[in-house]
Amino acid sequence: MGPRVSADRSFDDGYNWRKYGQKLVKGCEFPRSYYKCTLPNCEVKKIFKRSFDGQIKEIVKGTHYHPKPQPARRSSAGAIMSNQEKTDKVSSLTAEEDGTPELSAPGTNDDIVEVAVPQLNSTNDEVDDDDPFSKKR
DNA sequence: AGCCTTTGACCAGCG
DNA sequence: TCGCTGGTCAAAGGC
Repeated sequence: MGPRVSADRSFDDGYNWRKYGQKLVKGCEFPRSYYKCTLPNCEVKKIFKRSFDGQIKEIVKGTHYHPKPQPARRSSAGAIMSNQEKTDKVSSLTAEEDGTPELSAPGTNDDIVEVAVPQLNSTNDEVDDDDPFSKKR
């Protein structure tokens, strides 16, 4: 295992996240983790919830209005420099959000994005019907 | 030296 | 009005 990489940046989507809290909520036997974007102009918050069966749900509140930072952070000489993400991508993102709020959910506000991360559990059999929320995507 | 991680306590909102 | 839950901030320690 990595010296500093494990449950922290396991879901590193290219941005830098800083954990600012952890709380054990009722209903979940696992604690909830709160992450915040470390970018100066980004206050996007991310909440990691652990569902039953060990399914991880990533709730992202907010949107990144700038390109992803370079992986030049302290790490094992990453220097991948996969400059595939250009500012153009950002435009696309903003356009996407500005395009269609859809979601007829009355309680839906702002731009909360819920992403269910299916883990490679041993019982890799119910990756689809394993969703207790049955929310139409 | 700087940044990140972890735990506890406090505060706010809702029922 | 009180109680409970969720969420956030702060401080200390470690790498």
